Formats: sequence, structure tokens, C-alpha cells
Amino acid sequence: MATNPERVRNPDRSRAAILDAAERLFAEQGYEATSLNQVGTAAGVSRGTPGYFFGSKLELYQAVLNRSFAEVRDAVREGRARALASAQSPDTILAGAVSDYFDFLAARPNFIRLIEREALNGGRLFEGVSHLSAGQEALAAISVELGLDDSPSGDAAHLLLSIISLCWFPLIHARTVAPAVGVGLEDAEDLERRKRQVISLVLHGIRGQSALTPTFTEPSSHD
Amino acid sequence: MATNPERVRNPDRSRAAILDAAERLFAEQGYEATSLNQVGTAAGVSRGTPGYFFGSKLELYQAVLNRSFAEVRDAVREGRARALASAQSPDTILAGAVSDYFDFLAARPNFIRLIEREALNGGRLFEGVSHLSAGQEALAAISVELGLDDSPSGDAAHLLLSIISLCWFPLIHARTVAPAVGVGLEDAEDLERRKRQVISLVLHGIRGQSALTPTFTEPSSHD
DNA sequence: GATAACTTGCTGATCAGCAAGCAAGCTGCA
DNA sequence: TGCAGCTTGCTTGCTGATCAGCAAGTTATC
Repeated sequence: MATNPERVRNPDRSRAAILDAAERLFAEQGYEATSLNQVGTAAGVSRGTPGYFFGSKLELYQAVLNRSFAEVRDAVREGRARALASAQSPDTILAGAVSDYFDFLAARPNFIRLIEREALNGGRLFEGVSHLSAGQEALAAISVELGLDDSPSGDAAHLLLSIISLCWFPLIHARTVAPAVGVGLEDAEDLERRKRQVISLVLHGIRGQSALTPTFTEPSSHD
Repeated sequence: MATNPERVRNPDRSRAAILDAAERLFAEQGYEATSLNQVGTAAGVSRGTPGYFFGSKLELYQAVLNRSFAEVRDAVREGRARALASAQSPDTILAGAVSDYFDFLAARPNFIRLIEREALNGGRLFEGVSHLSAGQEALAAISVELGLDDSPSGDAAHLLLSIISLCWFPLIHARTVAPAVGVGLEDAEDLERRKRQVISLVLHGIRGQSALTPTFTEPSSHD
């Protein structure tokens, strides 16, 4: 009653706006601390509209996660295709993949925080969710490219987990652990420096462990 | 009124029980999702007792964090003293330190989760809190021991951040990212295998970057 | 005029904080 | 020794706020 009479209806836009707002708010504040009122306001609709489109708060949350997972899966698939099509050395491909993954995560703070909160709450949503396939695709890519054992808990799996750890952790703890140990991660330059450290550690680390070609030359810009 | 007449008063025990319960519940469920009612029940006191002893929910939370930080600081200090007193090679000391840190974290799931939640909520509590000193002490130890640059964002700081990343991340994501990439972290044996991978990566990684003694042999005292 | 796209009032539940009350044990005094 | 009175530990009723979900209403669009 007495709503804005100039309102234009557009369910697609409303759904998308609600998903965007919910993704940001769930990532920033967490599931419990976010109310549907906040989501509606941030999306420019009323308090009840999120519930109208998504049924319940929980279903809205799951919709947010599914959208994020789909984006990750597509990115992994694309990166893998690019790596397979290139004719560069395994080390160069690996360095490029780590760099791309680092940048991908750095550009998606909402995604990182959502997954992180999921992990803290038991990670039960992960079982049976499409994100698993992204990990498997990345695993297959890395084992083929580097000639590593791709069995469960094999060398490739551990290397991949190490890469993810090194890329992921600093982005979450840029304001907690990183400054506590004296690493600044404030601006893009800091991130770039961190990325080079990670690439260097990974490349040197696997050279000591596996039978990769020893004729490796440092990738482009590392001083 | 009509309370248990056999109740024995013991403020120290009540405070400790409330802190223990709050630490566990805040770590498991998060700050918002934990009610003082839950804390009181888990601590064996009434709904109002946490508020009586700690003033407010926020002050209880801060008390929990402070107690955890103090424990970490003590552990770092002790580990550093042990390393300084030993006469082993830098590589062996580093391998032992990584191993100890890995085990320390693995034994303290509550601590990891609390810090993780703090990081997700902006990490503002970290500023001016004693945990900073633990990081600085670890930084000093690692730079002296390995002869690395200990300036802010220097080699030692980045190496320390890498070690923390590698030890920390798998413990949080044992049920999310780790299974998604095919690394099992279910039992103690899995963790031990992961720990060896981390130590190996770190030791080989820094050998490629810095001028450490190349006559390194895999440490035997940590299996 | 039918249906879909919203909004709004309502309900029951939960929660933090406060204030009032009660009881256990200590302190000082006889 | 005994008792009075005070402090401290702890519980419980209450209040105002918030929230998710539902149902009923309203209006745009086909």
C-alpha cells in the first residue's frame, strides 16, 4: 500500500540483484548475521522479496553458493584448456597457472570468504556439490602436465593443495596473520610480491622433490 | 528460588568453565550464533552467569581470545628457546620448527577457528593485541637461524608466512578443499603425510632461493 | 481478468541486558 | 562460641529489539 507507483517489475533483475546483495552480505557478515531485511534493502526491494523468489533464507544461501561454484568450475576449465593448448615447458605452465589462480582468488574476495565460512561451519554443503569437479579437473591437469602421480593423496594432489594453501591463505589473513609476521599485503604491489614468492617456492620446491626437467629458468620478472 | 541446595560456590571454577565453554562454542558456531544461554548451559551454570562474570557477551569473547593468544605466545617463546639451545643444522631446526608448528595447530582446532572467524570479520581485534608479539618473535627466530633478511616483507617474513599458510590451511579445509583435490586428511596418518609434504616443500623451496648449506639430509627425529 | 511480481502486517521465537532476588560464606563483635 | 550483617556468587523474571516465515493485500503486465 502506497508503494512507489513508478516501480517497474523485472523478476530477472530482482533475482540477480538479490543474489548479488546476498553474496556480498553473506560473505562480509556471515549467514547468521545477515537478515533478509538487509538483503532486500541492499537489493532495492522489500523485506519480503528475497523470500518470495528463493523460498527461505537457507535456499537463498545455497543459490549464492551454487552460482559461485559454477563460476569457479568454468574458470578452471578455461585455464586448463589454455594450458593444454600452449606449447611451453611444464615449469612455465605451472608458474602461469599459479599466477592465474592467485589473481583469480584475489579478484574474488566474496568467494573466498563464503568458502571459508562454509569450512568453519563443517563444510557439509560441499559434499555432492559441483565444486568437487573443479578440484578434480585441476588435479588431472597438474598431474598430466608435470607427470606426477595423480592417485588420491598422491604427489599431484599434495602439490595442488600446497599451491591452493599458499595462494589462499594470505588473502584471508591480509589483516591478521600477515601483518603479525611482518608481511604487508595492503596494495597491488604487495600482492604481486607475494605472488612471486609463492611461485618461486613452488617451483623450487617441486624441483627438489620430483624428476622435472632441471633446465628451468626463472619466469620473467623475479629479482 | 528453589535452586539446587547442594550447589557449591566456586568462582574460579565457574569462570574457567565459562571460558572453556565459550571458547568451544564460539569456535564451533561463531560469535553471532552462540547465545549466552548456550554458554551457561555448557558450563553448568545458569543463563545469567556468563554475563555476571564477564559483563557482556563481547567482553566474554575478548576474554576467550586473550586467553588463546597468551597460550600461543608462550608456545612460540618456548619453541624459540629450544631452537636456540640446540646445536643442530639450520635445516634440521627449521624442519623441527615446522613440524612442531604443524602439530601445535593440529592440536588446537578451537584456536584456528577463532582466528579464522576473526579474519573473516575484519580482524580488527588483532590490532594492539598481544598476538603480534608472537609473530615478531617467530620472525626473529627464523631470520637469525637461517641468516635471512628480517626486514618487513623481507625473505624471512615471506618464508614464515608460507610456512604458516601450508600448516594452517589444510587443517581448516580438511573437509572442504582437501577432499575436493583428492587429499585425505581424516586420520593422524593422513596428517603426518601432509606434514612431511609441507616440510619437504619448504626445505627444498628455500634451498632454491637462499644460500643455505646444500648438505642437507632429511631429518629423522620427526617420524 | 488472470497471473505473476511484489509489499506489508502479523506471529511466534530468540536473544542480550538489566534488575531484583536469594543464598552461601565471611567478618566483626559480643 | 554464636550470631548479625555484609559481600559475593548465582539465578530468574522482565523488556525491548530483531528475525524468519506466512498470509493477505496490492498493482503491473500479459
